[in-house]
Amino acid sequence: MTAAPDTPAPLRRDAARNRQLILEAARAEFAERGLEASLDDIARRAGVGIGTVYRRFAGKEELIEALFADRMAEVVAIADEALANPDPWSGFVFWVTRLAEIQAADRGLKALLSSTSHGRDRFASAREQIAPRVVQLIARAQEQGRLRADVAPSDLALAGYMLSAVADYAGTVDREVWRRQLTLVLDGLRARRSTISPMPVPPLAVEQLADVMRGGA
Amino acid sequence: MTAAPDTPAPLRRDAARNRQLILEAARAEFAERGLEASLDDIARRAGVGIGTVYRRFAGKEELIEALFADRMAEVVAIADEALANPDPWSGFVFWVTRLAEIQAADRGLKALLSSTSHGRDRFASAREQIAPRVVQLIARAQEQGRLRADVAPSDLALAGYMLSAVADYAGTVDREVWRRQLTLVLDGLRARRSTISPMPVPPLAVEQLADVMRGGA
DNA sequence: ACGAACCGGAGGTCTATCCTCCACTTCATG
DNA sequence: CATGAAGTGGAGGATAGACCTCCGGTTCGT
Repeated sequence: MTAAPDTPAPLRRDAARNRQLILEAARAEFAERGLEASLDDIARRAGVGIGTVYRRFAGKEELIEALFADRMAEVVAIADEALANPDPWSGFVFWVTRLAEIQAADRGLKALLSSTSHGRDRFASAREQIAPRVVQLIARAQEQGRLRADVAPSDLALAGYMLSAVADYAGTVDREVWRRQLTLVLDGLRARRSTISPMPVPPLAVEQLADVMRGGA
Repeated sequence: MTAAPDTPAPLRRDAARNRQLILEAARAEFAERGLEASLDDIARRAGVGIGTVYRRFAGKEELIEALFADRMAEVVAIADEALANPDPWSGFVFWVTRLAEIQAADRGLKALLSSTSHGRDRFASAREQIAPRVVQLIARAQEQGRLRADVAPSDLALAGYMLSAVADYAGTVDREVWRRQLTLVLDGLRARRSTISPMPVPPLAVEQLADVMRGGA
């Protein structure tokens, strides 16, 4: 009677620790291998039995929701941060860059951001918050005259997707090469320019490219 | 004794027809769904039993080889055609565009071009022919001064991959949107420019983007 | 007409997933 | 410390999908 009406009984200490281990393992596994990472692998990585995972989370769906709720909020926050930048073009570049970084670092989050069919749309609201902010970011930068006038919001979504696709593809060999493609795309997005932006990282050597191709997909 | 030493006996007419049906179905299936399309599906699409497929081809591997040998040769030919263009920049643009077109139209070919792990490398030689031609295409366009000097061959490979990734992603909703991203990338690859290149196709509407995202991945 | 070639597709084998179940262990409390 | 509720691990059931084999029956070509 002292407890709040529906506070679930607190977890036993070992259970709480295991729950944490599971979340950490899941985060790592989803980041590396995407949302189709198996619960068995997650359990193994956490050093825990599969039964333990199912005792804590109804299923994969619930685990994903528990993990990614705040990550999606983080993306919304990044859009806000971009809009807070007084220089429209800088804000725009910040957004595109940060978004690509986030997706490059986490295949699971990438899937959640570019697909509607996971997580029963516990995440729909986050996506709905992001969209208008991106529209604004684009409009501002176009009014300023630095962003080419013929790009639509959907173009930016596709550009983000494509950058994270390279990150996935080459990520095992070089975690950062995708930044070169980003540089290319950003230079393509400028309304006009007389020079090129410097490349932030060295290119893949042919040898490394062969390694990437050995890696499948 | 009249036959050549190792000419395999000619196929019966029905068998020859079925072989053709299988090849056509396989081409379509691999193009739409990539190399992991199942032989069962291919058989069904060809209107033929699975047993018939296995009577003609030892397995998936052999089917892939039979299908894609000339397609890979075609890609080599495109590189040659690009090199034959007297204007280096035009040749370069031609190559990037045609390559993206080909990969956008055929997921199987895309996989073969960007991965080493399929087909036991019956295709290694084709890839080995392509590489030096691309190096040349890049070098020529850089010497001419129209292609930015800081792009490496591997950057182009990654750019091709990433364009075909958008094509895959959005292809079910709009077969041609990827051309907008191509325009962006090409404008980013120019050494300098004062204007933008016109977009070849209209952008995806927000509604359409939602459809794309509904489609998974 | 007749035998060789060919056919379909049921079903065997594998692999990989999600998830259940329960005998056993560990924790927290009186 | 004793006790029982909470927690644990992992074998294994259920399902799914892929590859491929086999063979009774059909069709072609001579």
